[in-house]
Amino acid sequence: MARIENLNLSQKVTNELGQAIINGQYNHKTGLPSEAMLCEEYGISRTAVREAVKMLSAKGLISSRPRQGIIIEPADNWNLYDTNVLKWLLVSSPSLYILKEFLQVRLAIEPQAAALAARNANKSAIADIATAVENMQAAADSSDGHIHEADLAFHTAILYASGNRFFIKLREFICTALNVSIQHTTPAKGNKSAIVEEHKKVYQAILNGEAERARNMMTCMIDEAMSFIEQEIADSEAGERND
Amino acid sequence: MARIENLNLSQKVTNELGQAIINGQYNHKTGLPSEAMLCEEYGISRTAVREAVKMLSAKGLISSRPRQGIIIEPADNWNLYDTNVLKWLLVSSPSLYILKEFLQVRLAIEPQAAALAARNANKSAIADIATAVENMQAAADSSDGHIHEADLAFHTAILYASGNRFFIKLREFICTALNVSIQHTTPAKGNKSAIVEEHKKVYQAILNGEAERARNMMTCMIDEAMSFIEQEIADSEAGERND
DNA sequence: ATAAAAATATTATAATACAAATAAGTGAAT
DNA sequence: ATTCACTTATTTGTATTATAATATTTTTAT
Repeated sequence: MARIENLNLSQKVTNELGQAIINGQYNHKTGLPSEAMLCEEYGISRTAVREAVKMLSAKGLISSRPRQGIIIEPADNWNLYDTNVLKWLLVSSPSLYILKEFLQVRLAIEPQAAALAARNANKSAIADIATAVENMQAAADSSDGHIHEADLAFHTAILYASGNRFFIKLREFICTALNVSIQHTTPAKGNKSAIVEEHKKVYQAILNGEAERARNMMTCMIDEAMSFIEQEIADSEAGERND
Repeated sequence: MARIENLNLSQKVTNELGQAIINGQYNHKTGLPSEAMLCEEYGISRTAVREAVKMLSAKGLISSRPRQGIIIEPADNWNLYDTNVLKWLLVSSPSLYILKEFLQVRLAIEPQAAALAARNANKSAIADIATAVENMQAAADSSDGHIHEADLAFHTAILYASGNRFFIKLREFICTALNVSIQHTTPAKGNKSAIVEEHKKVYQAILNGEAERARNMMTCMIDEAMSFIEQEIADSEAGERND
């Protein structure tokens, strides 16, 4: 949806309502105000309101029927793999727990993608992975290195190299997960080159067509992040008990 | 979106256009006809057309800007995890290859979900898995048994038992995959009880809290389906060469 | 030939009107 | 008193028209 300023009216309303719904401001019992009331509330035409309603229902957040009004769908029906829905969810509850759930998904997907990449990847896809690794190395070597960007590119490139459309489609999801986790796992500077080494191992395995090794290396990498998060969760829970 | 007959006008148009886009009837170069032309084409008001356009753009298929018209987004941006998009994709290209891609995702997700279920599942979630297994058994014992439904319930219950929202959300995806695969893998009747046994093993592992075993059993089950599909693909490719 | 200005096509937003669906209330028949 | 049919009111669904905003194309002026 691009930058917020560039959004048109119905998109802005979609954002606000979507956020409010996921915040729990409106729930299954209350439903949403009627179209007429939303018009008043936002001071806009029914056209704009309806278009927002349609977009939200396309994302599984709501549904609407005559005389019944606008209903909030149960959370199970929300399209969590929609970028916007994901953002709204993260803004609402930016907790360590959701980060753990993210990592569980990554732990399922990425090793499998790496294995597929080792078996199927064409040269151009492998070249993209190589480039990402090189950029990571360069960032690690320079003092002002922002390794993050290249890291994202690395994981994205592997999803592409898997050749599986459903994996490829998860790139936004993975990127979101990485962007959130970066806030929690700012690693000590000394670690940087160790991180690059790990990524290189995955790359090497893919290059050599060693599917199982690629899978294992990737599992290892993500599992480290997981153990880091679990430690943080343990710490924060211990802290809460001391309040 | 419920039954087709129950859909309102804008939803029907959404379906038709979505299907057409994914069919490749409109591509990135051509774009979509202007709103005005779509009105004529379908003989409906601009209101309805615009609402359809909004829903499709919410699913990542298109975007629209003044004077520029309606643009088809590159396929990478389509929300493949949206139920409708998935349906449109399957109708367009119901091939063995997509079934294989489905299975690759299941092979990533479900073993992980089973492992999590073994660690985290509460009693009610485990009871749901047990019920599903019992129903499978009953269906296998009776001659007119339709085991399929209970099979779906089993896999869904495990996703729920994982406690991970992102896994739970994949239930539609998994169900779709299973529904498609059932058309290809109608098993010999003698196999039924063997299949139930495999499912029971997964259940037992979860019940006992044996995460690794649950993961392995699930991997095994899905991998069997995969080998079946790969065989079919090999056969069909051999057949094509003989034409 | 280039830059500025005007015309043009298309979506964006608003306002209004009526149709369709459905939940809730009303009243009659049993 | 209960049930059934009927009426009513409310809310979304669809259509129409008008105007604004935006970006492309054409024209005009220098």
